[in-house]
This record gives sequence, C-alpha cells and structure tokens, in this order.
Amino acid sequence: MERAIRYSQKRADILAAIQGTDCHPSAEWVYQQLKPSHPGLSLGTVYRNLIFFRQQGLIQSVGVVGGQERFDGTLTPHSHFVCDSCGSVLDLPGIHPDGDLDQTVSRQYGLSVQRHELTFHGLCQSCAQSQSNQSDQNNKEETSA
Amino acid sequence: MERAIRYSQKRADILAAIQGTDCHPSAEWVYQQLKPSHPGLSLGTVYRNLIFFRQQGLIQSVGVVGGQERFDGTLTPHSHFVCDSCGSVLDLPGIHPDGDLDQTVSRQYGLSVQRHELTFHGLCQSCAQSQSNQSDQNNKEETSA
DNA sequence: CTCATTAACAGTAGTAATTCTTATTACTGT
DNA sequence: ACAGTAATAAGAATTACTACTGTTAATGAG
Repeated sequence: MERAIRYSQKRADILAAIQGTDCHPSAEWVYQQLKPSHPGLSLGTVYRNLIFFRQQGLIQSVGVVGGQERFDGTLTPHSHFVCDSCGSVLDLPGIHPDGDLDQTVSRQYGLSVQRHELTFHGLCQSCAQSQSNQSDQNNKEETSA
Repeated sequence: MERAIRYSQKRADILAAIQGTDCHPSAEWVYQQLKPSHPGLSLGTVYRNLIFFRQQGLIQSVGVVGGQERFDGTLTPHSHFVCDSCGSVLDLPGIHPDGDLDQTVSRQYGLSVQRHELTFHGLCQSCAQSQSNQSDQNNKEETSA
C-alpha cells in the first residue's frame, strides 16, 4: 500500500554525481555534468531530485554561495570553507565544534535544534595569491603614475 | 576633492530600522517598515543601502533564508538560530566557538580565513509546538478513518 | 546667494535562479 | 495486457535582486 520510491537511472546518476565529487556542486553544475550522458535531462529534474535527496537525508545543503545553492554528498560532521572571491567550497574534516552543542543550545534557549553549520569565509590559497599580486601591480601603477 | 559620503534621512532611517530590531530583517521587510513614513521609498534604494552598509562594516549578512538575504545590525560575535519552518532568525549571544578558530583553520589548511558563521537549524518553540499539535491531529484523523 | 557638480534617489526594465504546471513516459502490481 | 502512479521534459511563471535612466537635492567654490 505504501508508495514505492523508484530509482531511475537519472535519479541514481544525479546522486552519484554529487557523491562522486568534492566540489560541492550547484544544481547547474550537476546538470552540465550529466547532460552529455543524459541528453534529455531537464534542469527541473535535477532540482526536484536534489530536494528529494535532501529530504531523504542522502545529501545536505552547504548554503547559498554567489546566489546558487550548493550541495554536499558527505554526511559525516564537518565544516566548510567558502572562498568569497572564486566561490569554491572546501571541506574541513578536522574542524567541528563539540557534538553536544546542538543539545546545549536546545536546552539553553528552549529550541528544537536539529543541526548546525560552521562555515568559514575568506580567500583560498590561489585567490589570496592572485590578490596580493594584483595589489603589487596596483602599487607599481600608483608609484609609477 | 574627495567624494563626500552623504547621509540622507532615508539612508539614516534604513540603518536605524536594521539596528532597531532583532528580527534580522530582509530588504523587503525594511522596505515595508519604512514605506508609511517614506511614501516615495524605492526598494532599490533599500537594496543599495544594505550593500553600502555592509561595505562600511555597519551591518552584516546572516545568510539566505527562504531565498531572501537576511541582515543583522549587531556586530559583536555571536551565533544564529534559523527556524526551518517559519524562517525566523534568533541571536544566540552566549554561543560562539573559540576566537582563535579562524587562525587555526588558516594555519591548518593554508587559507586566508577572515570570519566564520555558526548557524543552528531546527524548529523554534512555537513551530515545534504547532507541529506536534498537527501530528496529533493527523494521528486522530488516521485512527478515526 | 548662485551655480556647477555629483551623490542619492525613484521608477522601471531586466536578469538569473528556482519553482510550478502540464502533458507525457515508464515502471509496478494485478 | 492493463490500470494506477511515480518520474520526467519542456517551458512558463515567480521571485529576489540588479542595472539603467532621468530627477532631486546636498555640497562647496566663487
């Protein structure tokens, strides 16, 4: 009597695409990634399945970066780093606050906390480097002007 | 010679609206709030000033909740709680990880971390209550059917 | 004060991400 | 094979936000 959940090839491949990368993809990224092997794939199908997977607890959302929601196939507790320049997202496996923090907040504030997100912002290595190069250039231009 | 930054009444009132509430408003909220006293206010002006204030370091962004960016006039380090049901945002003044965490992550991963966000998700008190009531109702309906 | 400059603004048109709708296809149990 | 329904494609609709254009008004020099 209960509704059967069907796992089509597309659905499976969408999930595999997220779980098989560490780049924390957006819906658009998954769509572009699978389009060659699934010419008839619709962007709406990707969105629908991402929501479906999140409901099922198979993936989690990292949050919105540059106006696009980013997803993560890794479920073990870990933090994220977002480069505010290029928008890349990195896992920080070793960094996570005390596991009882959700409980603590729930008790202290009378809430029903289910999860938390710890996200660091700044510049990734390559962006920090190119930015310092650029400021070097600017200094040169300023001094030469 | 240098360009003067002008503080119009509207600009001041937009800032005051954010700093005078603890509801972590969206641009739309500020617009609706000020419309009665500023009939000729444009939503674009609100957006432009929110970006301006963030650049000036007068406010910060809490992140995107339900597709809308939410802002915070409190600058002291603190965490947030987001109700995934009604979208309300609460400050958690007592909750924040070690202040050296940014430095630790920077060194450990070779990044240039500038800040971090610790956000808890779950249900607020009223939503947790109404949700349990609703499930009670559902149970009644199921058993009576 | 007068006038030139220009930041700030309103109004509007546009953009991009996401969601919704509808018709169709494909799977599942009988 | 057939009925019922989950899954899908295509694209329209929605929504938050941004860019553009002409106007208003604050600033500062003469």
